[in-house]
Order: sequence, then C-alpha cells, then structure tokens
Amino acid sequence: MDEKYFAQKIEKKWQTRWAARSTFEAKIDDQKEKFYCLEMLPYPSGKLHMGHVRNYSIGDVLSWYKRLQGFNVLHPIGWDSFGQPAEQAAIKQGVNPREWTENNIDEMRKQLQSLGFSYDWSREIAAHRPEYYKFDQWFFLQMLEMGLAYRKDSEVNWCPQCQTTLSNEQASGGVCWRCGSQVEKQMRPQWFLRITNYAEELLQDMSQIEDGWAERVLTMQRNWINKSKGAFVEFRVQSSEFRVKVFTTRIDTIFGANSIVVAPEHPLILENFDSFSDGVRTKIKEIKVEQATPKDYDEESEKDGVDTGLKAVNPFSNEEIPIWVGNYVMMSYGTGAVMSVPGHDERDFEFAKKFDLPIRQVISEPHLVHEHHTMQSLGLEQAFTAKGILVHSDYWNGKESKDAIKEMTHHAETHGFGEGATTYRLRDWGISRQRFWGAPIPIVYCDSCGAIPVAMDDLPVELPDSAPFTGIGESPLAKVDDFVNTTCPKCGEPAKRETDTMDTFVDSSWYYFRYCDPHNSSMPFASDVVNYWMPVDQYIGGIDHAVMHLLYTRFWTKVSNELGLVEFTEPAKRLLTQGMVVAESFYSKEKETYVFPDDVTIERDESGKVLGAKLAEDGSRLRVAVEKMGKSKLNGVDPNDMISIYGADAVRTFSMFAAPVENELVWQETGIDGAVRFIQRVWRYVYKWKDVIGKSNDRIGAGGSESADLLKAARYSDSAKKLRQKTHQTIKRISENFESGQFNIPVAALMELSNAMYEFKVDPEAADDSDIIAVREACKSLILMFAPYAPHVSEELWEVVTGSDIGILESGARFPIADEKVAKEDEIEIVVQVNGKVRARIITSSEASKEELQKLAIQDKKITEYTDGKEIVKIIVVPGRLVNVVVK
RNA sequence: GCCGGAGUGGCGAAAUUGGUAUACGCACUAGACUCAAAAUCUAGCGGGCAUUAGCCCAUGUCGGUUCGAGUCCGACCUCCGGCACCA
Repeated sequence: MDEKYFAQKIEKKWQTRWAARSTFEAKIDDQKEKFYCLEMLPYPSGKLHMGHVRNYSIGDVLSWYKRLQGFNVLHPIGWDSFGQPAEQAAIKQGVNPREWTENNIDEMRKQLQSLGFSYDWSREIAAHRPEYYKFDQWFFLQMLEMGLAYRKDSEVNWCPQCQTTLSNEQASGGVCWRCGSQVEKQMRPQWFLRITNYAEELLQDMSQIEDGWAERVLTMQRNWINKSKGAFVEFRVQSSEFRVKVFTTRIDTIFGANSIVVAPEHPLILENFDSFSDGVRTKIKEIKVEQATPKDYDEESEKDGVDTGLKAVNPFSNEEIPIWVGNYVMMSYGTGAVMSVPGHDERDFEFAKKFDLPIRQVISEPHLVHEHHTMQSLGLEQAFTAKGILVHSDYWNGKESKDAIKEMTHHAETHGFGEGATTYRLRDWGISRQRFWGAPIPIVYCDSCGAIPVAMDDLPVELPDSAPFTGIGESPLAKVDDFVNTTCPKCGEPAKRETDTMDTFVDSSWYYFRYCDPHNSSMPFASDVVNYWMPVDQYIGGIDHAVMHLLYTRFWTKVSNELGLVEFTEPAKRLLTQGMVVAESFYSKEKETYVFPDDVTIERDESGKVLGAKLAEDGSRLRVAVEKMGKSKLNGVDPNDMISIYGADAVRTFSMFAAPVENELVWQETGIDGAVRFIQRVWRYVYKWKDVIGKSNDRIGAGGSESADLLKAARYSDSAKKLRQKTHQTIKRISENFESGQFNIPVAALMELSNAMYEFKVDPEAADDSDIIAVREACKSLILMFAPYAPHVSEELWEVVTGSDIGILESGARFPIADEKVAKEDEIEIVVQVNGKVRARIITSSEASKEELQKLAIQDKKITEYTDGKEIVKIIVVPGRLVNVVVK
C-alpha cells in the first residue's frame, strides 16, 4: 500500500467501489427510520460552479452523518433541464436544444461524480424527458378538472421589432436583448393556476414548519402573500351613476381622504376619456405608456398624476373630492383605485406634496388629542402612519383606530356603500410561456368545442424533435405544423394545439415526489412509496429561492394532498437556506460587462487589501464588484480545476470550512491549502500508528471492534487521559453542531483534535496498551467524523485502521457517541472581573460552588488591589465561568 | 421603491445564545532540518503605550438598557438576495 497521500488515486478507487457495491442506493426498509435529504436540483448549464459545490457538499455531509447514525437515507439528484439557455443556444449556435441539454447533463454528472457525492444515481431524473413531463401535463389536467387551472388575458413583454415575446431578463432595462427596441406590454390569453385559493392555508400551515424553516424565509413568504384585513368602500362619482370602489386597511382615516387616485386604465377613465381636456388626455396617455414600459426595480419612479376634473363624494363626510389619475396605481392590482389619505400614508403624502394637495390629520397620538381636536390643520412633516385616536372625523372623534375600523366598516355595510374584506397580494401563478423548451400545455383548441383537454391516455404531448429557432416571430413550437395541427379530442374535427409551454417552476414543484418512485410509467408516483419517504427531512438550497419556488412547491403539495395522492400537506420539515456564493469580479464600465480575476491586474497594498483593478488587456480601470455565481455567463472559479489540483476531499472540506452555510461567501481559493495540509496530517498520523493500532496488533483486541470494557479497564497515563478527554469533547461538540446545522465548525474541531493527537508525544514503539487504546479511539473517531466531509480519504484510512476493505457504511460503523464522564475537565479557569473588567484568572475545581468561587475571588491579590478602600456593592457569580465584583 | 438578510484582525471566520472577543485556518515574519529548494516541525502574529508580570483602545457608525453587550433596543451608513417570464 502506498504510504503517500495521493487524492486522485484513492478518490477514483472509492468512487468505483461505491458504484460497484451500490453503497448509496436507497430501498424501503421498515426496520429503519428513514431520512430524506434533498438539495435543490441544478439547471444543467454545462458546468458546475462553486455554488453547486457548496450546496451539494452540505447535503452530502448531512447524508453521511445520518447514515452513520443508522438512518435509511434517500439522497437523490436530477436535472431541472427545461429553460431558456437551451433555447438561446439553439438560436445563437443552431444546436438542437435536447442534444445541448443532454450533453450538459453528461458533463455535469461527471463532475458531480468526481466530487464523490453519495447520490442514489439509479433515481436520476430530468425534467425535459417525456417520461417526466408527461406528469407535468397529468397534474395540469388534474388541476383543470379541479377548477384550479384557468385561462385569462394577461400581459407579456413584447418586442415590436422582433414580433416576439420576451422574458423579463431579455427585456431588462426596457429594451429588447436582441435588437435594442423599446419593449412594450401586450395582452394575450394565458393559463393560470389558482394558488390564491391556498393563500390562507399557505399562511396557516407555516405553524407546521416554523421549527425547521428559517424565520427569514417564512417572513418573506408571509409578506409576499400579504394578507390584509380591511374594507371595500364605494365613492359615488358626482353627477353620474358611476361608483369607484377602493380597498383600504385604514377606513378610520377616511375623513382625511383628499382625493381618489385611479389607474389610467380604470373603467371610469375609459368611459369619460373623450370628455377630458387635451392636456389631461395627453397626460393620461403618458402615464399609460410609462406603466406599459418594463422598468428595472432600482429605478425610482417619481410620483406623477393629473386631476381629471371629475369629483367623487366621500360617503362618510359627503365631501366632494377630486379624482386623479396616478402613475402609482395599477389596474392589475386591487381595484385599480385608491383613496388618497396623505396625512396617514407615505405614498399619498409624497403625492400630495408634489401636487400641493391639502394634507389633513385625522388620527392623533392620545396625548395630543386635545390640541389636535381644536386645530383645523397641522403642518405634518411626514405621514403619521400609526394607529391612534380619531380627530376631525365628525361623529367618530375620540374613538380609537381599532374600534373605529370595526364600527365604520359596519356603518358602510349597513348603508350599502362598503363591506369588510380580507385581501391578499398573492396573485395566481401564470404558467404559460411562449417558448419551445418546456412541457407543452396539453390543450387543443377546436372552432366548435373551444379549449379541450387532451385525454389522459394520450399523454405525453411530446415536443417535436426540431423546430425553426430564429428568435423572431411566434414561438418555434407554433411554427411546427405537424405539432400544431391535430384533431379535437371531443368532436374529431381538425383543431390546433396550444403552443405555449409550461413555466419551469412547474417541473421543480413536484420532483421530490418523483425521486421516490422515479420509474413509474402510469402515475407520477405510487402513493405508498411517497408516503414512506416524504416529507423531505432536510431540504437545502439557495436563499434566492426563499419565496417563489418554495411557495409554488408548498402549493403543489397541498394540491396533491387534496387529490388524495399524499398524506401530508407540507413538503419539507426542515429547510436550510444556503447563502449565495459570489465570485470576486470586476465591472468594466466601458464594456458594460463583468470580468473575472484572470483578465485583471489587481492592485493591492502591502497587506493584500484590494485597492483597485485594471483590465489586463488595455489597462482601463474597473469597479470592484461581486457577482452571483451561475447568474453570469462567467462563473469565476472552475471546480474541475480545483478537483484536479487539490482533490475532491479537500475541495469539499474547504467549501464547508470557509464560512457558515447561511452566509454569503465570496469565493477565493487561498485557504484551500489548509484543507489539503489537514488531510495529509491525518494521513501521516494514521500511518505512523498503523502497525500498533491496526488489526495486526491483537494484543489489545482487533482494530475493527472497540470494546467498551477494554476502554474502561485500561489504566491511562495523564497524557493519554487528556487525549481521550479531547476526543470525547470533540465528539460532543461536533454532534451538537450537526444537529443544529452548523457545518463549518466541526472541521475546526477536527483540526483541534488532530493538533491534540500530535501533542500526545508517545512514540508508537514505546506505547503501552492504554496509550494504544487512546490513540486508536482518537483515530477512529476522527475518521468517522471526517467521513461526511472527506469520504474518500476516510474510507482509505478506515481500511488502514481496521484492516478490512469492506467500507465504513457496510461495516456497520456508527457515528461515535461522547462519554460525558471522559469529556469532563477536572479543573477550569474562572475569570474574575471588577466592574466588568477582567482583572484576574483563577484555576479551580470544575465542581466549585458559588460560595467557594466568591471567596476565592475576593481573596485574590490582584482583585484586592482594585477593591481596597472601596465599597463592594455586589458580587455576581456565574459558576463555571466568572465572578464579577462591583465596587463603588 | 417594497420585502428579507449581513457587517468581528491583512483575509475566511469562532464566541456554550447576555458572561474571558479574535478558537480553527489562510497569508505573513523568524528559527530548526537541507548543499539548496520544497515539504515538515517550532515560535510569533488586532492596534497603541510600556517592552517585565502592566495599562488603554478595538466587533460598520452614533446613542440607549445592564454588574457585564459582538450578542438586546433605537437611529443611521454600506453591501447582498428576492420582487411574480433567469433558474
């Protein structure tokens, strides 16, 4: 056996063995507790980036840990293989999107395998294959039957030059990515899923998962759904039958309404448009165009609007107020009209300031009520948005907001101009895409029967193998006559297929079900199999998916539950949201592009701090920036190169050690040497002790089976005792870290353990039995705890220590368990503070009582120097930690 | 703009959840080994003053609560993620 650590060689060896032995294939086993560990599946871009490495390393660490604890672990992987990049490659390079995608999958599979991830490859799935997307279509038809899928007109980005629809990304900055034309909005009929039916459940069921999901994710989802209780109120339009309906959560502020602001496409405006003056009409058209132009989010759009001259009547005060058209009111949101209360709403305040509209205060802070009650108007510096006491509100004066909201809503209801209501900001999920590379929506349009679903037995509706990819005109799919032309499933007459395909979020909404039963051809999955494995015990993915994907997938689970397919209503018990991995990159203003360190001359000061950067090619200055990996075409660091230089174990270990998993990580390679050195240190240590701790030594029992009696019976020297103490302290610490999802600290703890092993200065030749037992215990514990990070080298060293090539998992080895008695320190250091400042340290028994500690502290010479001549006010004693003497 | 986060040495970070700030590692410096280099080992490594065993300052900024604050509260600054057709 080679005694030098050579990563590439042992990694290949163990990857081959695991595959040959099907080590990681999961089977249903009622004798064992199951653990479903799932990482978000990748889009097959063709190249792994460090964000992937980090994500999948976390999952692999956890999978190994759970296997070592005896769980029946399901750890699958697959491909989210529909999406725009394949279609863009088809347009730009003329390749076939399916071939392009399959090639990318082959490439990325190789890379994942070279990292030695413990996947059950027999369950691999890919969204673009008919055997998968057949069931996207199946689910769609089920939802159609349930009344959850429907069709309505909705906006898309439209390039008038290319005569094609564009994604938001393709329309960024409001111009077409291809030709640079101004992008417009266009209405077209599209399919939607009624996620809004589940708004309340999506909120309520958060109680099932709040222990396992990060609070920040649930908060974001809650705010996205944005439930608000309030009331609809109708304002009569003066000298007209028209009533404008608004929604407000603050009906208590209605006496402060100075105007009604409506969207430019509000029915009232459409109806009265011809009666407006030229100036008003021009302004309304401008606002309409502004709203129809896609904007970047960071563009701050200034409030704009125009007084239409129409008047509305406040149903509470009978006051006549003007009706404005405003650029901040959208027809697609709410009722398309708001009542403007500048005194108590920030947006309305800003609008009123800009157009010099009256601002009235009708809510006051309790202690100011008297003053405000008698004053006509107040010069508010900013909107007062808190609740309070009503003033200048006629009959309602003096009431608290909370009561006024109830009573005023009731008043509106009994007088027929309003009603209490709960609204949600969440909108239905539009799934239609005017693109080729997605699952076709299984609908046929017949002139006489209308939109008819394809029969279940006729699924899948398969994508044709080729289509004209031009980037111009309608979707490529619509240009394939053989696909488009069909017969009506109902009447048999000639008819046309739906040519829109589904949003790729559909594929990723149920893939974790499919992993449980990946080869089922008649159903998406068998219920009993899914009910064994699901819900997912630990889901791991980027924080960038906190809202959309995770909300869609929760919705899908609820629908599946309603269909009787699954027993549960939430897909994942625990969610770990990994921080983004970003590449240190540089932005070139002239070229409007990001470049990465290879092409850049970086200027640093003596300490290595980056001062600036210049483009190597022409010396132009660059802005230092970071860019999310995978977002840009340039992915910064190539994991392939790193694996071939440092080995998979080192790359995995370092990606975990570099930062806590929830932090954002600016990737830099410096530091990975430390991981390599650590692996080599462990390697050398095990080899140094190999002959005395391995199986060949039968003086103290075989290396493969550690007997508790043996450990107990041995008489240890002080240094051996100290080594055992460190071993068990490390086990304890790492177990706690794993349970709480901290994966960086265990690496540091293992390094500390190995440092302690090196400090155990007994020569293997001169070691007595108890020394050997202590060393062997340390080595075996270290190997087992390191296996989740660096499985290849751990398997190899396990073979060295146990003398058997059966493999860690096959041998039945378990994650070590800490012995509290062994881990316990006899003596500890107690800090003594005077007024919170550390002034002395005393070494004492870890058992010392509060009284003993206090006594020791005030007798200490260093402490008396500070306390002499002063009055001791109090003494705080925290056993095991510190004593704080407070003096005056 | 709206929603959600983050900020600790030259760098990645740790801190038992209110109790010794800087564990572990990277980089760096010096020494040992070597003809030499690499590797390895030993020591040092937040800043300032003393260079002794001591003192003062430091966890983005400003303020507050507390015997005690990186941790809790308030305001601000900077950076990052999401915003419904990137996945």
